[in-house]
Amino acid sequence: MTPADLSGAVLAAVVASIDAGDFAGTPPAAAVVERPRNPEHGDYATNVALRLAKPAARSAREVADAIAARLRQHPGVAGVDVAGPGFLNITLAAGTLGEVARRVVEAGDAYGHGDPLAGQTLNLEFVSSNPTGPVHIGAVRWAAVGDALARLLQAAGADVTREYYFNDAGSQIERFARTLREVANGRPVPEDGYAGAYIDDITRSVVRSNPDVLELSDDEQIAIFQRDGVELMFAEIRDSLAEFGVVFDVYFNERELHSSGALESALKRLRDEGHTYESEGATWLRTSDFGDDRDRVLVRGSGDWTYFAADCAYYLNKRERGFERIVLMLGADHHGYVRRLRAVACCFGEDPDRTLEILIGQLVNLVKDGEPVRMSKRAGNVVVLADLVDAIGADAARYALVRYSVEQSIDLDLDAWARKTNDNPVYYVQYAHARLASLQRNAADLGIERGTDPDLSLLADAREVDLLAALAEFPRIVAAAAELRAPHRVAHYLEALSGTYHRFYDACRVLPMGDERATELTRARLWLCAATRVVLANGLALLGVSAPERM
RNA sequence: GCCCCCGUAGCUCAGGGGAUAGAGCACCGCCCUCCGGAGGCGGUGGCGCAGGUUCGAAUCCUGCCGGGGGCACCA
Repeated sequence: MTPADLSGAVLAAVVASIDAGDFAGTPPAAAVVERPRNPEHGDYATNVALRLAKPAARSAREVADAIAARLRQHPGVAGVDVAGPGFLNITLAAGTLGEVARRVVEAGDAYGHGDPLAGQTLNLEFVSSNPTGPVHIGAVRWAAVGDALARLLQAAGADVTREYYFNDAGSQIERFARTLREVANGRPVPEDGYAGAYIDDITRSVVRSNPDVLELSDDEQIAIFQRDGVELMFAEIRDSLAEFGVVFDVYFNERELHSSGALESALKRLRDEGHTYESEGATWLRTSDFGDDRDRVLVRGSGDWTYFAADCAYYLNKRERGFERIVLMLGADHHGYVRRLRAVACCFGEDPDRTLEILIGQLVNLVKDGEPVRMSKRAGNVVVLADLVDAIGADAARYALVRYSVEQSIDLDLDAWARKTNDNPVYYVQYAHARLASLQRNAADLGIERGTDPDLSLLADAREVDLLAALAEFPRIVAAAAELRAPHRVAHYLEALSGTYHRFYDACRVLPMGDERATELTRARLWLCAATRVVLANGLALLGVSAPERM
């Protein structure tokens, strides 16, 4: 019996009670059983009676008594107590949870995956860093979280596309190109230009592949620096993300919106719907009709499109590509976008609650030697993705960025995350996995196999039951993390699971000592260890962190 | 002024309306005859304040206080 089976049994007892007229009501869609904190409250507890009491106009304890009487008949259930305001505390027969180990091992890589979000087509856009510089630390948080979220949503059965919006049009690109040209000509970086060592590298590289570039006219130079500089920058961004383990399905060029006429057709549609107006020589979108605090310019007085106009066209483009749900991940400094983008969806006649989801992530500060690492884009000492990976490694970087709720602004202590000790959570989890891998090697050396027909009912020690119960929680953790867009829940689960495993391992000897022989219990425990390893590996995989065999 | 996020143990953070609010670190005291001590066991210690909704609130609502971020015909 697994917790899911137990949940089904509770529901069946509820239905039977209602059918028999014990109390009136309609059964819930599912009966949630949870592991109570306090072991005196049984192996599992449920609050169904508390929820059914009010509509039934009965006391919760009466309802609970009726359900308990039926649930006690269920095989595998050793006892049911009604406690507190009306909780049902369920004690399982010894060894019933052992079955979990088999299900986990047999499911393997697929364990934890399910289909609660099956049929949903999602477009996840994240990072979308401008090709005017390397990926900076703020965007790195989304690289880690966005990719983990994509993995989680896929594990929950959704159809996910990872997308990177590549701003290769607009004034920031011109400033970038002008910076390169000035530097190439030995002149200082313009007032509104870009600084940083990477500018020199890119400039040299462009000049190397275009030896005659400095002989051309200013405008021709700009064109070359823009084309090749952006190309090089883009390659660097893509490479550094790939090294971080983040690969996008679609790199979408803003330029495409301009060249395809998407901007014009989006504007036409907005105009036809009556949401635009002309004022002070510019074309505006009346976003304030839909909750924005002011209207927004689509076409400037100069006749140029705004970035916002491209946003509108891009939204439409994604919808036209068949995505039911558009998920955007933005830094807290862009939270002002939420209202205007929701308004855009409204202007197109859509319901943003259904089609658009904007996740806001708070800022990341780096701490080194107890001091905040100050960053300045102007001074060019911005900490970039590659620096972070160099400092603490890709695994620690990804784990550190994904371990905290995105609603929390975080201070990343580079020294702590570089440490290879147990105050570094990523090592704590990876160590547990490596220890299990080592155990399996040792078992193989001893010629012990876990076999195909273990007696898993032998797994009845309190530590074994704790571990089995923890393993059984994993699918629920994955589903919840996906639905709540909260990958950090997986990290916290893995840390707790590692602790539960270490406690089991400390209390329960797995391999035979000295010249003892392997027993049925040895084999059952090897199944439990194999299952634990599967869950640790699957959980780390969802976060994009490696599960090492040795450390 | 308006908007968003946060306020939980000395520190960093969990906690989808449920029972006695958890973890790691730090601190104190323990555990190595054998599976990885990167481990385990025990102890100290907390929901910013005030109302409200509820059988039940750290969680939902309102106000206040404190911290961070944002309010362009920039991107």
